[in-house]
Amino acid sequence: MIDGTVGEAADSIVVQLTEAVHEHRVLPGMKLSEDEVGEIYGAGRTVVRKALQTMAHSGLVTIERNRGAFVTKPSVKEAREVFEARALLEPQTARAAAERTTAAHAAALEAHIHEEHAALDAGEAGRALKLSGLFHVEIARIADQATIESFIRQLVSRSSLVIALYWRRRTALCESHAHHALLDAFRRNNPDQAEELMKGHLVDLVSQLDLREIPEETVSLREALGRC
Amino acid sequence: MIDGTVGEAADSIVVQLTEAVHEHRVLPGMKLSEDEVGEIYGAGRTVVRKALQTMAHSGLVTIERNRGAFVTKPSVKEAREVFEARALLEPQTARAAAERTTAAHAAALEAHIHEEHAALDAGEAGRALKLSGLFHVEIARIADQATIESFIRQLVSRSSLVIALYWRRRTALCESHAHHALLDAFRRNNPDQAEELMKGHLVDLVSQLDLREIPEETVSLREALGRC
DNA sequence: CGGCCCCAGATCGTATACAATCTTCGCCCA
DNA sequence: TGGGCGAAGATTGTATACGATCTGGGGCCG
Repeated sequence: MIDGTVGEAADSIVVQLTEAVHEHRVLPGMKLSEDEVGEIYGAGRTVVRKALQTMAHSGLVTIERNRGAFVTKPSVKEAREVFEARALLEPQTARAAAERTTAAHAAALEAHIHEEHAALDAGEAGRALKLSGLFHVEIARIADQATIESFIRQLVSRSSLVIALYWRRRTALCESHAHHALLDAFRRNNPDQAEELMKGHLVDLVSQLDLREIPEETVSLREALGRC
Repeated sequence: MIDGTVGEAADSIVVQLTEAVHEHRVLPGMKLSEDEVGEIYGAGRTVVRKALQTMAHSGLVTIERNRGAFVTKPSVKEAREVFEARALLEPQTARAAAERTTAAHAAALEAHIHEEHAALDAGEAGRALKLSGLFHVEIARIADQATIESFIRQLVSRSSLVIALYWRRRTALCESHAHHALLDAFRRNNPDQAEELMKGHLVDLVSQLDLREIPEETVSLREALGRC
C-alpha cells in the first residue's frame, strides 16, 4: 500500500476514491474494475472488494453482479430524494449547531471557508466542491449528532454525484457567501437564523440543478458516447 | 446454503440475522463468530464476512479489528441520537405518506397491523416488535422516498437494539393503538394529523426508555456476568 | 447480406490456505 | 499468594486459486 500502515488498506482506498469522486476526478458511470483499482493502489483484490462494498453501502458506488462496480449515476428521482432528505435533516441540525457553537468551532469553520475560497481562487474547482460539501458535515459534527452526521455525509456524497450530472452552469459555485452567512449565525448563536439560512441554502442548491425529466435513453447515450 | 439460490448467500444471511436481531433472539453484545455463523448457515467464511460487513454498515453489528463481530450495544448517547434522527425524518415522512395513501396502501397497512396484533396475542413478542418497526418503514415506502426509507430502516434497526437494552417495562408494547390512529390519518389523507401523530408516537416511544446516564462499568459488568 | 448461435476472453464470486494479531492459560519469580 | 511474562490456541486479515457468469467477436445459416 501507499499508506504504510497495514490493516487499514481498505479504508485508505475508500478515503482516496471517495475524495476523487467528490472532486469530480472520477465521474458517475465510470467503471471501477477490481484489478485496475487494486493495481493503482497496490492492493489485492480482497481489500479492493471490501473498499468497493463500503462505498456501495454509502451509495457512491453501484455494484452490478458479475459486471463490476461503477460510480453511481443517480436518476432524477434519486437526485430529488437526496435533496429532500437534506431538507429534512440539515436545517434542524444547523439549528442545533447554532445553539452549541463555541469560539473554537467558529474559528474552525472560518478556516474551512477560507480554504474553500483559496481553492476556488487557485482554480481547483473540484477541491472547492469537496470542501463545500464537508462544510455541511462539519455542522453536523458541531451539533454533536454522530448518527445524523453519518447520514449527512452520505447525502453530501450523493449530492456530489448529482452535481456532476445535473449542474446547470459550468461556472464555479457562487454560494460561498451562503456559508459565510451561516457562520455568522453560528457565531451569534442564532438558531432561528441558522435554520432559515440552511433551508434557503439547500433550496438555492436545488434551483441550480437541471432536474427536468430526462429520458433514460439520453443519459445512457451520453454514457455510450462519453469516453469514460 | 439453506436457500438454494447461489450468489445471494450473503444477502440471505443478512436477512436472517437481521430478523433475529429485530426479534431479540440475538441480543446486543452477543458475539458473531465468523466460523460459528458460517456453520449455522452452511456458508464459507468469505460470504459470512461480507454479510457481517453489510450489517456493520447499517449499524446492527460492530466489527472490532482482530476481535470479531458483535451485535452493537448502543450507548445512551447513541440511543438518544437514533430517536432524535427519527424525530427529524419520520413526522415529515408520515405527512408525505398521508398525502399519497391510496386504498391499496391502507389495506396493506391494515393487514400489517392485524399481523402485529396476531403476533402479540400468540405471545410472540419478538415478532410483534419486528413488525412494529416494519410499520414505520412501510410508511416511508408509501411516501415514495427510497433514500429516506433506507435511513429509517437503519434507524428502526438500531431502535430495536436500543429497546433491547433500555426498555423500561417487561410488558408488551402497548402502542398498537398508535399505529391504528396513524392508519386512520392516512386513510383520510390528513397530513397534519399524520405528522402530529407520528411526532407524538416517537415521543411516547422514547418516554418508555430508561435513558438515564448509566456508568459504562455497569453495562460492561452486565456483559461480563451475562452468559451471552 | 443480415441475424443468430457459439466460443473465447475477461471479470467477478467463492473457497481455501497462510500470515498477523489477539486472548488466555500456565509458569515463574518476587 | 499475587503479579508479570511467555507460549499455545483461537480468531480474524489477506492473498491466491478455481469456478461461474457475462461480454464481444467470428462463423454459420437463412
